[in-house]
Amino acid sequence: MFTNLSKSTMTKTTDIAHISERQMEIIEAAGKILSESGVSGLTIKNLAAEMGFTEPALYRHFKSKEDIIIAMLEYLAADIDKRLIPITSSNHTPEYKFKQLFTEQFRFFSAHPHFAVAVFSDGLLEESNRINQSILKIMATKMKHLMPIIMEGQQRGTFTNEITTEELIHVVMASFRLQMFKWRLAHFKYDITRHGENTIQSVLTLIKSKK
Amino acid sequence: MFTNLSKSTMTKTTDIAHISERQMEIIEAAGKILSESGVSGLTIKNLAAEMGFTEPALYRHFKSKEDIIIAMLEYLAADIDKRLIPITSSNHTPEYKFKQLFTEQFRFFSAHPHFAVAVFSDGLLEESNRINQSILKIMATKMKHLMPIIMEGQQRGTFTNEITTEELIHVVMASFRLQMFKWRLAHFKYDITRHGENTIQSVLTLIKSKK
DNA sequence: TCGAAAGGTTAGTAAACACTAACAAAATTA
DNA sequence: TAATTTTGTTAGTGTTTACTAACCTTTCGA
Repeated sequence: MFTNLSKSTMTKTTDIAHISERQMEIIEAAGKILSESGVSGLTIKNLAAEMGFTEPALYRHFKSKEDIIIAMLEYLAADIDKRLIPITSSNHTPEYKFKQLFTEQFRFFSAHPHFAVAVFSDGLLEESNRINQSILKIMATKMKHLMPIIMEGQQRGTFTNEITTEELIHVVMASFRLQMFKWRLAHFKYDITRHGENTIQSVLTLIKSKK
Repeated sequence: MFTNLSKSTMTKTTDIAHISERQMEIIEAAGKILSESGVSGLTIKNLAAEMGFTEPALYRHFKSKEDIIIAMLEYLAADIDKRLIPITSSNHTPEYKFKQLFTEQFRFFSAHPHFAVAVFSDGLLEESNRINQSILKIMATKMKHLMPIIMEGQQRGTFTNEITTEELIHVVMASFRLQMFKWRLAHFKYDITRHGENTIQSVLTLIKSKK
């Protein structure tokens, strides 16, 4: 046990920097509940049951329910960032990178459908301001990667210059979001990677420069 | 007092066909709460306070909270339909009708921002299956009006034929939804009709046929 | 005018919620 | 091995939730 010298002030929030194995298990259990029962199903009781132990045990690993959700969102944001960096920083054409960016995302959510509920559900949005910020951070992360691809495409004349970069991004992100929303409504029944590829192709056709 | 001959079986749901003045007041109060505090703020207690009377009084007008929400959504669906019919069935060009369709919607939500929370919040989605159906009904209503406009535009060669009608509709609806989502995130602070016009124009530019 | 229906009230229900205090066993470390 | 930290338990907290029973007053039609 070491003396708490730096950092100090004993922040009320759970430390997010390093997530323990148990914390990761809890985050995954929370995700499973989210995908099966939605935001309203994500209660401490259900979460403890999913983990196979009692409710107070959860509080050995997280200070509050809010902290569990935020840890999940922060992890998600970091993971998405990590996955998209190699794509964005590659040397391929904007069109290729564009396709890859979304293929990767669809693949990710296909493997972890519960995260789709977390990010695209504004049910979470109103829970607290901190959660709000975390969700916005995820959206910002995606934009961070999408923006340079779109801009480069416009400069090269691959993507249309008839509308601004912001407007292009809006349409692209919107199409992705609605796709995820529909998938969720269908309870993740169909293959999102297949449907996703289709949407990517359509959107790409639309935003390509008119000869 | 008349004998309950037809219809019968005393359905557990509140009659939706004719909404009383008081019921309409309650629906509006519910909308106000939704826009100010979101789905989680919509409690019987808050609703009663907003109406200026006690909680049990609400149950004189609706059987349950679920019924209040559904009445609100049904009213909204009917209202949207009523507003869009004259636009769809007019004799103008697809492009003009397209613009009008969305201008009308932005104008409507600008005047009733609470409904934006109701329709574009999947927080409501998981509350119950009946509510789910009502929200899907609203989406279907919009599609019902948008579809023929897009199709006519494609046949006339105004809108692109490079992607299918369904895909075009997806992109268009998605852009609208995201626009509303952003507006809500901003707590309805900016003028949605102005921003909306801009988005409409961008989307229109994108989906127009390449010469 | 009077009887009943409509629309409020006060007081209370059970259930679900996030969370805590106190204790016990297991794992780790000196 | 003995002390200590970690991680679980049982039992319970107060608050909030949608909703109800019983009663009272106003409105209104026969």
